Order: sequence, then C-alpha cells, then structure tokens
Amino acid sequence: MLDIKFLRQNLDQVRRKLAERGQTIDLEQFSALDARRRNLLQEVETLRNERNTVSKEIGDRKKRKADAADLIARMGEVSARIKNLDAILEETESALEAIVMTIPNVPHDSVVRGTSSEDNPIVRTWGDLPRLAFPPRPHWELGESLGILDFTRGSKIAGARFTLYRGAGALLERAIINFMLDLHTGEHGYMEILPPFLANRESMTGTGQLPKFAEDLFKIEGLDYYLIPTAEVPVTNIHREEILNERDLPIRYVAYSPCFRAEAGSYGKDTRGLIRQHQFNKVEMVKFTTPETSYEELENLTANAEEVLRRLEIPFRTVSLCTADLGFSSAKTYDVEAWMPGQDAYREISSCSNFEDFQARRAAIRFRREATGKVEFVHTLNGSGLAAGRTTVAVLENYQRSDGSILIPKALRPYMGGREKIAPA
RNA sequence: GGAGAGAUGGCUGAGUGGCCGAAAGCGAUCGCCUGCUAAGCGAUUGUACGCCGAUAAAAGGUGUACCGCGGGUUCGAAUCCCGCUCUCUCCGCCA
Repeated sequence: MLDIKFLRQNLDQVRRKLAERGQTIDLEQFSALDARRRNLLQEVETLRNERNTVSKEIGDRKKRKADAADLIARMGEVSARIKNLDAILEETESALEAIVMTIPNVPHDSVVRGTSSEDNPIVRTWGDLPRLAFPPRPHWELGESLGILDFTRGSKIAGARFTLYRGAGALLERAIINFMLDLHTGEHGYMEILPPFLANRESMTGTGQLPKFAEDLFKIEGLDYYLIPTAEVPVTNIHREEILNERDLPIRYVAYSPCFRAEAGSYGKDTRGLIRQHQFNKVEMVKFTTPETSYEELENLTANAEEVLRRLEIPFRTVSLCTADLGFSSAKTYDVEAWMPGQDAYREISSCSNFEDFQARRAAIRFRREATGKVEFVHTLNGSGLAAGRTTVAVLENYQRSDGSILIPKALRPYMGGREKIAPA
C-alpha cells in the first residue's frame, strides 16, 4: 500500500501516475475519509485525555476518603461517548483502509508509458534461435510421445490444468529445480529457504494477493489457509512485522515451492501443455534491501534469472513492462521470456520486480538506519529463477531432435546421473 | 485427539485495579576514567498514529494507543471475566 501521508500530500501526482496504469481511483473518497478520520481521532483522544486525568483525581479523592460521586458520574458519560466515537472511528478507518489497500503501486519514473503488452520495450536479447531442419513440435506432443508427460491422467487425478510427470520427465524437472537452487545459492549469494506451502490471510495481505485478488487463490475450506500462488508470499513474510539491522541488508533468499493458481478468467488460454497450470513448480528469489540499492538489486536479480537460461543455452529476451502491464504491487518489472520453438514465440519464464516499500508497508518490514537510529521501510524485490515447468517446456522444445528425442543441456547432465538424452522407450 | 502450564520492552524477568510505557538485571550506544584490554562511573536506550512546529521535511514539544489477539466489567485494566491464537510439557496417534 501507499503511504497515507504521501497520498494526502500528493493526490494529483498519484492520480496522474495511476492513470498511466489505466486505473482510476476514487481519491476524493479517500480525502473525505482521511479528513474524517483525523477529526474523529482528535475528538476521541481529547476525551480520553480527560478521562485519564479525571480518573486519577478520582483515585486521589478516594484515597483521601473524599466523595467522588460527581466525577464518577461524569466520567461514566465520557466513557460512553468514547465508546460511541470509537465505533464510528473504526468504521471510518476500515473504509479508508479498504480504499488504500486496493490502490496499486506507483510506477517508477523509468517505466515506459503504454497501453498494453505491445508497448513493453525489449531491453535485451540473447542467443541464436535454433535452426531446425524439421518442423519443431510443441512440448505436449514431445512429452506424450516420449511417455514423460501424461496430461490425461493428470486430469483424471485432479482435473484440467494438472499434469503428471513420469520417469525422465519427473527427473528432468527435478534436475532443473536442483540446478537452479545450486546456482543461486552457490554463485549468486542467496540463502535457501524451504517454506510452508500454505499461508494465512495476514501473509497474503502483506504481499498484496489479498484483499483484491482472492479469486486467483485456492483457499482451504473452513480454515484461514490459502495455497501459495508463489514462494514470494511465505518468503517475503519471513520478516513481516520485524525491524531488521541495516548491516544485514541486502538479504537474499531463494526458495523452491509448488505454486497454486486458480487461473480464474483464463479459460481457453494456453489450454494445452504445461504453460498454464493450477499447480506448477518454481524457484523464487526474494530480496530485502535499503531504498538506495533496490534498483541496482533489481538489475542483478534479473541477471541472476537470465543466467539460468544462459547456462542452459536457451535463447531469451528481456522486456521491461510498461505502465499498463505492471502488476498491482510492482513499481518496475522485467519479464524474461524464453524462446519456445514449438510455439514459435517467446514466453514469459521469469518476472523480476521491485516493489519498493509497497509490500514492506503492508507487511511492516522495516530496518533501523545506523547513522540516525531511525526506522524506515525496506524495499522488497522478487523474481522467478525460474518457473520450473516452463523451463522444462523450453528444454523440450529447444533441444528436440528429428527423431523425437531430447538432448539434455550440458548444465543439467550432472543432475541426471550423466544422462545425455531422453529417447522414446 | 485428551490433560496441564504459559505469552510483559532487543533478551532475562518483576508487577494481581489508580503512583505502570512498565522495577531490576543483561545487552547496546554515547561520554568519563584507564598505557592497552578488562573492570568501574555517568547518561541514553520501543513502536504507531494525531496535533503544534515560520513553508516541504527534520529537530523539538504535546496527546493517544500498544504488556500475544479480540471482546467485556469498571470512573479507571498489564492486573478481573469471556473467546481466540500461538508456545511448552505429558498421554494417545502418526511420517
């Protein structure tokens, strides 16, 4: 969420910035509620002050055995008024919060203004597209004919958008996950985390999934637990309501987790194959930084994600999301898109974002500045490093051969017992 | 699942209705002292929100709230009552 004081003082600027995202927000309503809240607060605090002072006087009188009945009667009324005002104040505050919690982050100045993903500038392209002497097949065909991906049985067990991996397919995805974790912990300086795969309402609110995007989540019936849509949720919430030491920053975590997404509203989109699933595996990088370094950290976070594809020798390009394409909590996002020959397209395989203090404010993640002793909000960042399911897709499609077999990328062979290819049984 | 105990500041730990935002100790920071280190002495040591502050911010001042969370009793609650959450111990079950 945005800072209420900042909002109050920069209404026009915020309105303009949000318009660039294609959002219109009822900032008049915000102003009215904010003013009302402050008036009520003052009134109620004055009454509390009176009650505190007079209650002391009552105590003194009683000690002296003097009569205090008049004061007690008066304070009875004051307390009743406080109770009344408190209820109104609470209503006002939750109405105000309801607005503020649904206002998206303000895009960073370097983010290009646009109206759709068509306007996302390409910032980097890497690798030569493979020139195949045969028409490339999509991964679902390859996976089924090799007997390593079973979409039919995945549907039988759970439903649409669930897939069963078998044999070398299961091994390949596990190898990809292990390779990525080893790379980020061993060479990029991240600490590995294995988090809970369910999270509660507070955690979901802290990172911004709630209250606005409840329909995208799977919820455990009757309990306040949600299946995580990304490891970003549990890992960012590690430090919820904490004050960190400046010298411990930046903190860099990397976590494997399955991710669960309801994919409401995406009917008919990417219905075949592994691209869009209700459950998929992902390795996620999360950072907590000081405000001064967060954009530098975003650049190398993105580079860390790209490095996976470089090592796997899979062509990719990186785009910077324009204002219209930016996620709710993000101030700036790079998407890394891997080349997928079976689809003749680049497809998103990582999304790296700087949330600045947007999540930190919601989740109360702060740090104490050594120079001044003051507490400030940290900046949080995260990025996929990478989506494992889509990485499996990229490997299958880029490394396919005319006989339908798959060459294993060199970087993955140590993770697959030295195996060099996946061939039809 | 059954039985019991507990939750207070960075930590340990007092506090059972007003003098408690909270003793004491530890730790930390600053200063003094000291050949260095240790010891000693002194001071400081939470967060949030509102208001005041010469304009924005800060310094500073002031008020309110916070003793796991939510409600209740009372003129007044860390303290009494109810509900919840979490932690610990024992039993059962289980990977």
